[in-house]
Amino acid sequence: MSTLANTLTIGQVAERSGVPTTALRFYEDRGLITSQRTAGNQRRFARSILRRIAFIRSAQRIGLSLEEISQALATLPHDHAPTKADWARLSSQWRQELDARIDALQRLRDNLTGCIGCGCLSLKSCALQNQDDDMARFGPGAPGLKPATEGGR
Amino acid sequence: MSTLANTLTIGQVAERSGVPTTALRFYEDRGLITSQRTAGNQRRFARSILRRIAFIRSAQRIGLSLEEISQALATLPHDHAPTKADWARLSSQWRQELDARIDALQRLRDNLTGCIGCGCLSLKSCALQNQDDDMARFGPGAPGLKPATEGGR
DNA sequence: CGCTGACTTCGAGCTTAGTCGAAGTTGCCG
DNA sequence: CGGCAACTTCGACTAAGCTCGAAGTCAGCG
Repeated sequence: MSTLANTLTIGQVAERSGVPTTALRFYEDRGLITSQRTAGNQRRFARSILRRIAFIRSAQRIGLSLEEISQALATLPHDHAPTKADWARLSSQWRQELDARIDALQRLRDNLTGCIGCGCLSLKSCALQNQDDDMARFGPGAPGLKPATEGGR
Repeated sequence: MSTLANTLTIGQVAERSGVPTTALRFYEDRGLITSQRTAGNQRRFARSILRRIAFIRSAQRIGLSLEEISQALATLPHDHAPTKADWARLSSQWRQELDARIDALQRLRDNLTGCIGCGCLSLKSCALQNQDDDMARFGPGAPGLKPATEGGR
């Protein structure tokens, strides 16, 4: 209110976080971040937004969807700025996610190794063909993967 | 039924492969599979298409895009039906792909473990924030990739 | 005051891997 | 020959995660 000196414009946040303004507005739209408005309707962000954005980008890197990230963020306390412990709690869950994913990939690889030997790739008998369970999330229909980082602009 | 007894309609291929006709047409559109046409313009597939489709689906499960699969398929011989060895050659490349991916995930996990401890998640210093290299491909980064056409500045 | 650049909203577009529906044609069985 | 299932093409639609452009507004400097 009185002193907005301690807040950041969207451009400043973009510069400091490396996340384009378009993406920041998109995140706000999706409820991942919030902002105040000036009298002139411009966004002003608290500095703590930077850590939040760092969390979001890291979580994306882990492979979570914005939806999932959004849910994780919702468990943060609303009555005070998140502490280190809060962030640590959230990110420790990523570990399990990662472990599971590594596991699934390893199983896939082991099956594949067998398949290369037998040269099967048969629709009926190949183990690779019948692994819908685990890999469904990471297999076909996977998000178009792309080095979206920087670079593009 | 004419002398095309040894070929399959799209419906038969769909049934045997478990891949919907819509997807099969889509694959043909993308050049992943090919077919002959009857006098009445209907598709007829050689039986060898089944193995090719099996390859495609397996490759997708591994996590390759249709584009990548298409490139792999292009290295198959055109002058004769692919042999077991041909398929084995291609699928052995998946192993390396998988190994690399597992590796990257493990590195990410290890970094994360450190980060949880330090509670950093800082934009500047956190290792998680600066892993654009490998993981960019596997995170659900933005498929908002730019059309190669314009050269976005 | 007036310029400029950073900001605002909104809607359209992009990619991947398809799916679905409409409208029309073929193939095959009795 | 009649009829119906299976085929044909084509365009629209989905979901995620943005980007871009248009048209207009605001902030701050000289």
